[in-house]
Parts: sequence; structure tokens; C-alpha cells
Amino acid sequence: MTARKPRIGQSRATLSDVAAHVGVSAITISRALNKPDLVSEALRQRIDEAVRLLGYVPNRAARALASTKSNSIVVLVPSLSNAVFVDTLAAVHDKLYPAGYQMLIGDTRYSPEQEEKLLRTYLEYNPDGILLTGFDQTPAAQQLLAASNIPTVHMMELDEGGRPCVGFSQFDSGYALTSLLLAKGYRRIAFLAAQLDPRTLRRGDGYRAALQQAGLYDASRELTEPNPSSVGMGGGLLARLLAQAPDCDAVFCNNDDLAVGVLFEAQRRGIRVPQDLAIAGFNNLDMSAWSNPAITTVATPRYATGSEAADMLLALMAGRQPASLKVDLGFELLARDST
Amino acid sequence: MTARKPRIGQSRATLSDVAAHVGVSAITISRALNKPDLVSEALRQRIDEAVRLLGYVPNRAARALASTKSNSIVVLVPSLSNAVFVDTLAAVHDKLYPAGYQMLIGDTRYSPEQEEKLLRTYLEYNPDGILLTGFDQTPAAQQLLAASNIPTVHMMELDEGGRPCVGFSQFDSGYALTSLLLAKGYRRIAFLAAQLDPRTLRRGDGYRAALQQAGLYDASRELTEPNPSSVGMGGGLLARLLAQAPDCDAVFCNNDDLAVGVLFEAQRRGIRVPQDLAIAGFNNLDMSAWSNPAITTVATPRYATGSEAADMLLALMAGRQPASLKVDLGFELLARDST
DNA sequence: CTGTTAGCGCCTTCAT
DNA sequence: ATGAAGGCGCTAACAG
Repeated sequence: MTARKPRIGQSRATLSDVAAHVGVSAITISRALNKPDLVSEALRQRIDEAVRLLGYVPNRAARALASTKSNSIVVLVPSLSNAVFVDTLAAVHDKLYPAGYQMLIGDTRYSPEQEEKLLRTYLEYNPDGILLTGFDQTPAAQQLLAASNIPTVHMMELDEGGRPCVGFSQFDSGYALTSLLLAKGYRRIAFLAAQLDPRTLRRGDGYRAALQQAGLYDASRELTEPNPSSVGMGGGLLARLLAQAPDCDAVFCNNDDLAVGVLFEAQRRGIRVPQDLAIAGFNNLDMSAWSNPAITTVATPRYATGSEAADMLLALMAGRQPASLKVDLGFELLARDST
Repeated sequence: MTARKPRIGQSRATLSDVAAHVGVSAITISRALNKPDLVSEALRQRIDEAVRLLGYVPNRAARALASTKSNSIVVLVPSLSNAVFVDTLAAVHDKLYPAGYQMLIGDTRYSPEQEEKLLRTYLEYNPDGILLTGFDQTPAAQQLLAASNIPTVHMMELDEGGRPCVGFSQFDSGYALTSLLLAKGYRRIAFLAAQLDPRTLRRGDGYRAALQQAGLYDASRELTEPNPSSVGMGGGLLARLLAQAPDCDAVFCNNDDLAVGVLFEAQRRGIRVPQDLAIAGFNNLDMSAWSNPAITTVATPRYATGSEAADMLLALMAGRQPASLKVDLGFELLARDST
């Protein structure tokens, strides 16, 4: 036998349905669910049972409307096919979910315009907080953010202007990896990249600075592609590179998948790694540790970035002042057999 | 015209703020935004300007509450670190976004319990539709779904019971790949898998059926790990396999990353591929096409699955009967040099 | 084409 | 520890 709801249609049970069932007022049900200590033990149990019986599911829209808190936070990343951002998202989720927040995930596909569109849409959800990747928001997006007055933390890069951020210096990492190659004696070092996003550009700046400082910079050794990086593209980039600068003795790949692709292509061409050509990657993706030879790379703090950014956001949302508004998580050079 | 209450605080502009500014009623603004043809050209322009001027952003919670339509759909996938699901998500987005729907993405981490939790939470958003992976929902989750009465489409597998679904036969694909190996003359074929989800199990069933049929099945050649698959794990699995069944002449890896890991480990051990050991993978991930040798695999319809599933959901949500409630997208065997 | 009247389901503020 | 009244911002259903 089913309890008949005095409501038309078969829309789901509401707070007052549960209230009617238990014989108390709606607000008491609300309290039992949200602030259990304010309701007596006995009542609470009866309420819980009624909730189960009626299959009551709270209506988030109503709650958000009435409380002006949505309990959801927007997270915008440039790509979901890059393990870097997936790991970061996982960390954010691990931190925010226990705190009662729902993630609204947006994939900007490396486009500030798309990011702006997503932001506009997600702002309609009245998010309590926002997590963005980098600082290359469109002016309109920046305005939206400013006007919304919603706590926002930027991930993956460091800001000089005081905006809350968690990441590491992209420039320094590019500089450091290039310096490592220089220290190992390589002199004709190429730079291969896909997806010219701001972080890639900044790593490239680091690469260039290191080489110029050593008097070894040669623009013909820098090669990029507009598409998302992949193993296949790594091979293609090496082919292009060898055509225009056949004397390279090392390549700095902006992502490990490119590096693995370069390795595969080198093998196909009978180029020995690292004897004829050294290969370095970036991001320390799983596969680069296991190839033959294993690939030198830069371990970047992706999980930690998500975790720290979520912490900072939690603080900001609670109105607390975070310990620091600029958290530099650093990076680690992993020298392996490919260099 | 109704009275506009001057709002306190700096909460953002509402419909009636815009209405007051323009000198019309709130509903007219609402219409100008949602059903522009119902509003005169001239008024619409003035409204658009006021919207821009005040930085008006609609409140989704209020709209959802008033219209009992949330314009969002829930998509639950087992993992975001598997390219398969990321591609599927991309397809769903490409289809649903233009139709005005927002995706609420949930990562179940291959756990039905986690899936149930996510479902419970996301149901609070009153989604207009639901996209799930596979059919292994917990009983409670199934009840929730049934009670919610929300159109739902299952992805990646095929159902016999009439539930809407888009995918391919996991069993057949496992059977077909194993048959290919048998046809090539391999006799001692191993099966390596991570993440024993229902799809993996079903592929394993196909593998087993093919071998049993040929009188060649040997349980000691089946190896699994509970953790998510990765290149590194592929190497580990090969090591374990060779310890307990050193005479294998082929391995069927449940995912391409495992296959690449097996290849790397084989190289390290001086095992020639495919002469000493043939390697086959699954899912046709980018890298498997470029390794040396390239890896035989099964191309699965991940983008198409998302796309078709979204179409079917769109039809269901519109109250239309989809052409078919069970769409079999098939799969393709890609024989390459590793076998 | 535009306006009025309600009320979506819940929570806030005050009461008891 | 529990309840009553009111309203969050928007749109459905009817006017006109």
C-alpha cells in the first residue's frame, strides 16, 4: 500500500509531503535533514523513516533559491583528455565532496571564448566558488567574475597581481629542464609543443631563456602544432623537425605523450636514444617511466594543485583568510635514461 | 507594472531589476530572454541593453523551480582517466550543449556504490535526463531511477530487457579478438586485465568461450589486478604471467595501455614481439598505433556511443519514441604488427 | 504583444 | 525543540 500524496501528477515527494506523513511541520523536516541536532532523537527517527518510505529527494533548486547557497562549485579545465587536469579534478573532488560541495565540471577545450561561455552558463547555477585554470580569461569573463563577487582560485600558474592561485612557475620548469640538458652536454636542443596555451608558451620562454643565455638558441628548432598533443603527433613533429633541423641532439617535448611519440619515431628511423638524440618530456605521465629507454621528464604537482586550490577556495568561501594567496608547489626534475 | 523592491546588499540583478529599469513587467523580460519572438523588436533591444548594463545573469535555481525543468542532464562514467569515457563525454556534450542542456558529470570510480551516491546527489538537481555506463547499478540506485521517472539511457553495453541502450557486445568483441589470435596460429593465449568491471568480465567471457571452443582454455593464463589500468601495470602483469605460465605465445590485454606496458616489459626482457609473444590490446587508444611494433587492437565506438546515446536521450526527453531502444554500434578488429 | 496572479519547494526570521 | 509567515527569482496560466 502506498501513501497517497495530495498532489497532482506524479512529481516527487516534497518536504511537506513528508511533513504531512509524519504529522509535523515542513520546517521540522528541513531541520531534521540539515541540522539534525535541532530535532529530538525520536522525531528524527520517524522522519528518517518517512523520508525513506516516500523516496523523498530534496530539491536543490528550491534549496538554493531559499538559502542563496548552491553548494556547488564550478571547475573549469582546458581538457579532459590530459591526465594532468583529470588528476587535478580528482583532487578537487576528494576535497570538496566531503565538505558538501558538488563540482560542476567544464571543459574549455583550451579556448578562452569557450571558457567565457561556460562561465556565463555556470554562473546561472549560483556557484559558491570557482576554480579556473590559468589567468588567460577574456576581458568579458574577468568582468563577469568581478561582478559576481564569487571566491575564485586560479590553478596551474602563479600570479603577481595578488589573485588567489596555486601552481608552479611554468617558466622556471622550462628553464630548469633545458638547463639539465645543457648540463648533460647537449647543444642543439629542440622544443616541440602542441596546444600553445599560456603555460606552454611560458615553458617555451624558459627554454628560450636558458638557450639564449648559453648562446645556443636557434629558432628553427622550435616547432608547434595547434592540435591537442598525442603520441601520434610526437612522431609527426619529429619528422618535421628532422626535415628542418636535422642536427638536433636533444628534444624538449612539452608533454610526455609527445616524447613517447618522438621515441617511437626515432626507433623507426634507427636513431639511437639517447646516443643520437636525447628526449625529454613533461608532466611525468605514467607511460614515460616505462618506455625503453625511460624518458626524462618534469614531475608536476597535479594532484597537490587540485588539493591546495580546493583548500584555499574552502577558506575563501568560509570568509577566512587563507594562509597564503599564492601557493607555489614547485616541480621536480626526473632525469632518466633518455637523456 | 508591479512594485520593485529595492534589494539590499549587492546580490546580483534580478528579472524585476531589469524590468524596473526598462519600465515593463518582469514576465516580459523573461519572455524576451526565452521566447524572443513573443516580444516586439524595439522592446527586445531595450531589454537586451538593460540586461547588459545591469550584468543580469539568470538564476537557474529559480527557473528550474518555476518551470520544473532543469535543462541539465546527468552523465555518470566509471573513470575520467580512461580516454574511452572522455571521448564519450565529449560526444555527449557536443550533442547536448547546442540543445540547451548542461552536463552534470559524475565519476563513479568503477564503484556501483559511488554511482548510487552520485545519483542520489545529482537527482537533487532534477535532471531532465540521465546517461549511465553499463547496467550494474545497485538495487537502490535502480529504485531511485525508477521512482524518479527520468528518461535514462545506458551506454557501452547492450540490454536484453528493453532498457534504452547504446553500445556494442562486449562478449562478441572478446570472442572476436581471441578468434583472430587463434586464426593466426597462437595456441597459448593469456588474458590480462585491470579493473574487473562488468564490461571487462564480459570480454573475458568471450575470450574464454573462444578458447574453450578450441579446447585451448587454461585458467592459469588469466590474470587481473584490482587497480585502474596503466602502462606500468601492463609490465607488472606480464612479469606475473611469465612466472606462472611462461609458455604463453600471445596476450590479450583488456586495454591498450596494458598492451603497451606488456610490450615495453617484453622489450626489456629480450622477448621478441610478435615472434616470441604476440600482443593484442583493446580500445584503439592513440599510442597503440605508433609503438614498435604497432599493437593489434579492437576499435570501439566511443565517440559514436556518446553521440547516439545523447540523441536517444533527446528523443526520450521530448516524449518521442526513438527509432530503436537498443543501438548496437559494433566494433572493429585492427590487426597490426604485434600479432 | 504585454500584464496579472499564483506558486514552484525550500529556508530565513521570528515566535512559542 | 517546534512552528508560522513570508519570500528567494522565476515562469505557467490565464487575461486583455
